[in-house]
Parts: sequence; C-alpha cells; structure tokens
Amino acid sequence: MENQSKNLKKTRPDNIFERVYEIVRCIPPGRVTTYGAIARCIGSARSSRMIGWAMNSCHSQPEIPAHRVVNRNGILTGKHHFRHENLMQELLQSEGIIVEDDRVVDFIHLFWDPYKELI
DNA sequence: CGTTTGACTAGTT
DNA sequence: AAACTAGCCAAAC
Repeated sequence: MENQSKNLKKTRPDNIFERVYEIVRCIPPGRVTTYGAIARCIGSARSSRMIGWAMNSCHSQPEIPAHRVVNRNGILTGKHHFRHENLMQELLQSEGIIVEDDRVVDFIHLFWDPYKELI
C-alpha cells in the first residue's frame, strides 16, 4: 500500500515527462520540433531544459523519436546522447532530412509545431 | 539538504 | 555580433 505508492512514485515518470513523450511520439517522420515548442505546448514555456531531461530518461520508453527534437536553430544539440554520435543524424537522414554541420537544413520548413498541430 | 548541472531559450548588454 | 543574464525545474552530488 504505502510501499506500493512509494514504488509507484519512483517508477512513474512525472506527468510532465509523459506529456513530453506523448508529444514527441506525435512528431511525424521527416519533421522536427524544438525543446521550446514542446515546453510551450505542455504549458511551461520556459522549462525547455526539462525537455532535455525527459529525453535523457526516454530510453526507458521505447518508440520515442528523440532524434526529431532539436534546438531552436535546428542544431542537433542532443546528438551526443545517442548510442553513437552519428545515430541522430543518420536517423534524420533516413527520414529524408538533410543534416549539414549538425544542423537541419531547411529547418524552418521542416519545423512541426505541436502547439498548432496538437491543440 | 544546499549546490551544481543540463539534449534550452529569450532577452539584454 | 558575441557574451552575458535570468528563468525554469528535476536529478545528481
């Protein structure tokens, strides 16, 4: 009972994290979004750093296309957290996204706004 | 239990 | 234009 809820609390990712995962899962292949956009979508616009933390824990949750989340300039800031340094870029390129110098080419047009699309 | 850190961003100097 | 600041908040130390 008490122990269980304790365990649950430890096991259960915070709601914010689940919300983040939900949004990230909704990013269509071949599109990207930003930490800030997700943060805005879950209602705390200035908590973009938490999105990064959420991604850090997302390996426990399969089916999270974390490679489609880049920073506001379309730069692959999170690439070092993948199994291999180039995995993020390879995944993006396998979806038709051109990556040059760790930056998503034509990022502005590939940007997928969860706030608009997931209202 | 206070401090530091971080896959960020927007604003100011 | 580059550097600095502040806000945010959960883990790690």
